[in-house]
Amino acid sequence: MVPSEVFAALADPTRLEVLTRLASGGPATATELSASMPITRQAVAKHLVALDAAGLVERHPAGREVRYTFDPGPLGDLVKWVENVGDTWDRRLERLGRTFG
Amino acid sequence: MVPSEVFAALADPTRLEVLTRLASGGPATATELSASMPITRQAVAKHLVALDAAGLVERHPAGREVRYTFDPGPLGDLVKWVENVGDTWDRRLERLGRTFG
DNA sequence: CTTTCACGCAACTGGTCGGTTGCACATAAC
DNA sequence: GTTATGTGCAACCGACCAGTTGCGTGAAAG
Repeated sequence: MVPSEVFAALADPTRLEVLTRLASGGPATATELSASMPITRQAVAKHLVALDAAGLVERHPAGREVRYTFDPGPLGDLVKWVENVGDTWDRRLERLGRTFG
Repeated sequence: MVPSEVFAALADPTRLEVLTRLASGGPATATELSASMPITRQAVAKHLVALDAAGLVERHPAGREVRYTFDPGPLGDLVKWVENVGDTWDRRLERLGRTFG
């Protein structure tokens, strides 16, 4: 897996805000989201493209509007990666403890 | 907490590589790390500054060299944030299930 | 004391990114 | 059919970022 892509998708505060709004406030369109945010609809749309590319969001076209849904999948992969790094770190510490303890 | 800073620190593949090397290979200096990487020592040093600012790494100056250590702390905060988002999402789904189920 | 080596700082460059404006297109409403 | 509304696409701009080179400094080695 290449977690840096997901990390990059979550790195921008505005994009993180968009994602949390979808997660806590439910599905919404770019226009709806931009209405209560200090940026343009196109800016929100770009963020949604990035989130969609990272798999954190699902597109649901309906008529002339596109509704977006939060997808927690990649976040699970992220946690797995973090836990893996933590485990190798713990094993390092344990190995050092066995050598010098 | 502002997790976007930690996410930003992990967003770059090279910086992620530096961090995982410290986590799995143990403490090292910028010069040592750059020796087995396709970039300059200064580039590695910049990444270490960024990782230090995010709290993911500890500086240990010793004589004329500076040895860096992996610090898993912020990763724990990250997991907590992810689990929090996941929980609000689950509560949303459960609330919808109670309304329409 | 002289030399060597590790580091930090500063300047520069190419590329990417977040955001904007403007426009064209398609769908819905009247 | 005409008007209004929601999207997408393209161009542009300023800022930031990863990486480089060059130089100065300070500690260790000889």
